[in-house]
Amino acid sequence: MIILSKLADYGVIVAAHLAAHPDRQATAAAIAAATRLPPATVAKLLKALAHAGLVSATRGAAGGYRLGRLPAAISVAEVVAAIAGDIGMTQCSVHAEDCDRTNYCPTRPHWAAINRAVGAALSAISLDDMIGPMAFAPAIAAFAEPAAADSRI
Amino acid sequence: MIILSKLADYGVIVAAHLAAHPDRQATAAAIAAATRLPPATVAKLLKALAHAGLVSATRGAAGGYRLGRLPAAISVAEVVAAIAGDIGMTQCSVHAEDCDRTNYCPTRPHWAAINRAVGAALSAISLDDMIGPMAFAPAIAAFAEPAAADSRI
DNA sequence: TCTATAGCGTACCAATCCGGTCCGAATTGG
DNA sequence: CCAATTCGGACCGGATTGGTACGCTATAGA
Repeated sequence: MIILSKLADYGVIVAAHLAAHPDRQATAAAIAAATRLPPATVAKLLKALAHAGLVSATRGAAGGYRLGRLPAAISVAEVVAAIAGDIGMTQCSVHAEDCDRTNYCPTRPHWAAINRAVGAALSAISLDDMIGPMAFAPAIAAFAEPAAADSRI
Repeated sequence: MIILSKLADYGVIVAAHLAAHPDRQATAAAIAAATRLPPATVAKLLKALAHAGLVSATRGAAGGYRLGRLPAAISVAEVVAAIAGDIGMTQCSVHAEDCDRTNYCPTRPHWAAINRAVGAALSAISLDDMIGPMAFAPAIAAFAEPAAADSRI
């Protein structure tokens, strides 16, 4: 199973690229060239990010995109949410209303807890963290080591 | 964004149901009735779980399914992987070979770390945990609280 | 003022995946 | 040995997603 959709993945790459060059204003085409992603798709992603207020766009000649905030102030969770919608492990985590088994399903509350954990993890990682060397929010690092456990991740 | 596919979600519900009645042998139809899930879908899920060796099936009259191991020895990660394939945040986490930008993409190694974290979390949760009251592997609990952060999870 | 540039919005096509159905194989009980 | 039951595998339609194209609007510079 792939957790992030391709689009969300690309979105983070694009946002990270902008974060790496906070001074410059970049056009969609330039970003596409730099990241080797399809130009049309990059344009679409930037629209979504602009819609969410994460990047600001200026139109016209010499226009382009730039980050709306400092790279350290934008979390990966926000970027993903801007493109793929709200984050939730299960259907009922996001749209609880169209789950008709909330009453007797014993797994619900547990999923909710897992949701919070994953969400907190993604929220704790900023774009700054994504472009630098491995120096995460301690949370992730601490979380990653203990249970190597089974299952091929 | 919904992280688990509906199928994977249902799979965990089915597995949890089996875990709740480890003594009995249950037919696909019986499980479907108990969980209020579509019978055809439950049958399909059980096939996948059987294929992965998580449940053992006996055919013929008086046949049915039963867990292959003790509920405490089966992790949620395994159930999900059996149905939805290997777990990975991004495409390249699972199929690194068809990502042609491994060299210059700065986000790769970070995703790998996040992968390990999420994978470890799901691997630390057993079916036993999913059917009982909230008493998780400490990891999750500790991980869930610190950063309430932003973003609607 | 005119033209080139660049983002904005929408609509559209293609591919994949999800969810479900159907029929065949195995096993048990009479 | 037959028939009922239950799993096993192949197949199919529909929905969601990924990706593209086109017309419109806004800005900068000649």
